[in-house]
Amino acid sequence: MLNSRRFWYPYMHASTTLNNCDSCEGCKYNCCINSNNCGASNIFNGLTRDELRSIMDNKRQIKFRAGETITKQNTPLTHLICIKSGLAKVVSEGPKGKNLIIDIIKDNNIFTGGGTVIDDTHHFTVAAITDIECCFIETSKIFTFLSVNSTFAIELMKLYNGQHIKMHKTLINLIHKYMPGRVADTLLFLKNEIYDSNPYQFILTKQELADMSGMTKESFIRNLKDFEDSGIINHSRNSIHILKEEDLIEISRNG
Amino acid sequence: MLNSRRFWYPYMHASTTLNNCDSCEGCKYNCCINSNNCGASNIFNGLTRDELRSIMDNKRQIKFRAGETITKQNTPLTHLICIKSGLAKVVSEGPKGKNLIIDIIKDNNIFTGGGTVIDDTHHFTVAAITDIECCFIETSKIFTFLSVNSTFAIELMKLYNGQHIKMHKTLINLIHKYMPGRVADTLLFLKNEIYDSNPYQFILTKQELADMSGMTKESFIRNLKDFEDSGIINHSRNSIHILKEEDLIEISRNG
DNA sequence: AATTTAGCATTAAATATTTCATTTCAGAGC
DNA sequence: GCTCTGAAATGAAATATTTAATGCTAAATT
Repeated sequence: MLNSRRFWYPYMHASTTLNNCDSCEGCKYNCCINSNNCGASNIFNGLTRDELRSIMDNKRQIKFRAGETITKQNTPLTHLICIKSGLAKVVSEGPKGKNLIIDIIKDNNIFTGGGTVIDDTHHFTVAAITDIECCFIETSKIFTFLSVNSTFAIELMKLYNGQHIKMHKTLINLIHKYMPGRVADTLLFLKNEIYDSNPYQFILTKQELADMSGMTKESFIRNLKDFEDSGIINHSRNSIHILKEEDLIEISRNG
Repeated sequence: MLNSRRFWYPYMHASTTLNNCDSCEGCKYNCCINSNNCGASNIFNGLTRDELRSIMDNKRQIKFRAGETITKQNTPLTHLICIKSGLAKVVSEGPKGKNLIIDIIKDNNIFTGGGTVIDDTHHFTVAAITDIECCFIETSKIFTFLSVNSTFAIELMKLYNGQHIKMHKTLINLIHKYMPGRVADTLLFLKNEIYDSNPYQFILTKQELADMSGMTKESFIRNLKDFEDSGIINHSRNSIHILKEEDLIEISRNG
């Protein structure tokens, strides 16, 4: 499932027309600097010019094809990942092959893995949804700056804290709400956080939308149909149009 | 529910025989210093003697009666809380009065509220299960040291990181597993993390155990009975004896 | 153009979980 | 000792959710 290739989606072809960052000096140095996460300011702002250069000189730029696994759950965590372009999913793989998509990472976001400071372990699998261009930055490199640069330490703490709150909100939503509320959450999340338009075309499969909502794809589709029957949304194979956003928000709120 | 008083439990009478820390100089300065969380080293270790004194001089020692609310979800977060003695529950209050107990805090543990650095908001309600003696430490005080003391910043980051992993593990368990697995998790958590003995007597109500396991009390009791019928545990009104721990761990693992 | 394939949609049956109603029980207060 | 009360235990019914089975559709391959 995670390894399925989906080369036929228009969006994917678009994303393969990326500049090759290796060839451009300015781009090479700046791509991570534009990263931000969860509304927190960029962690690299706290670094001195020399520290920044040291990190940028050391980072590796890597491309992934849609469907590829970027990091695998339970493997050692050695690098932070800056997503420069494309879309990735953060997946918690359960015991019985049950996947839960915790988060979708857009371009200009940083993925840190969760237990960076404590246990150096990836608690999630990250997989490319579209083709991806990203940078790998050594955590050991990052940590050498922590003890000499408090501003940077605080920025990093903010980043972690923001990720923590975000993930926590997601998980609490999943636990507290019944299916319609969870589906509403997913639809609103895609509109507001990922595609920022209405209607929006999505590249995710219905299985993935279901994995984001903590249910089977059948259940997800059934709820989607119920929303359509109630005139709250229109949907086709790969697009969603939210017609009565107020109602959807209300459903999300009531769980 | 959260405000129910339970004065009749023996454990509670025991916990009311605390030393009054206000009267003892050594105790006044040291109670938080012994705190540790999630296996991380104590955050106060990173402070200089003067910094530590400054925090300790400023902290407030407060007692709560069993059942009292210590902090309320969605209120402004201004203080860290060091639990000195007693047991508290960290509750996420859902929309329809559905409570989920995220964690149980023992003595010598620190509660930070989650969004400390970012949004200064309590994301949980913390309520006293037994009588509690704790210290309130201003977060603003803490943060003044962050920018001048990197060691302290790293220690604090470790604390947050540890809490993050712990909570994340809890929530993932709740989402990925069916009821028997979740009940098994709760029973093992109480044995290993809270009471550290087998059999153990617990002060929590069955409703609270159910809230820890993300299900109704009826479902929890029914699962408990199933375990008893299978000879995996013995249980009475307020004690649990795990007979076949291997089996319980297996149930927990398979979800 | 025909074939293949992966994902989509829908249904019925099976299972998991909650809700509701009722009874039992143990400790608190008199 | 008796009564009262809130929690614990239990069973039946209602609901939520998953599983399994099937046909459909659109895009990719040949």
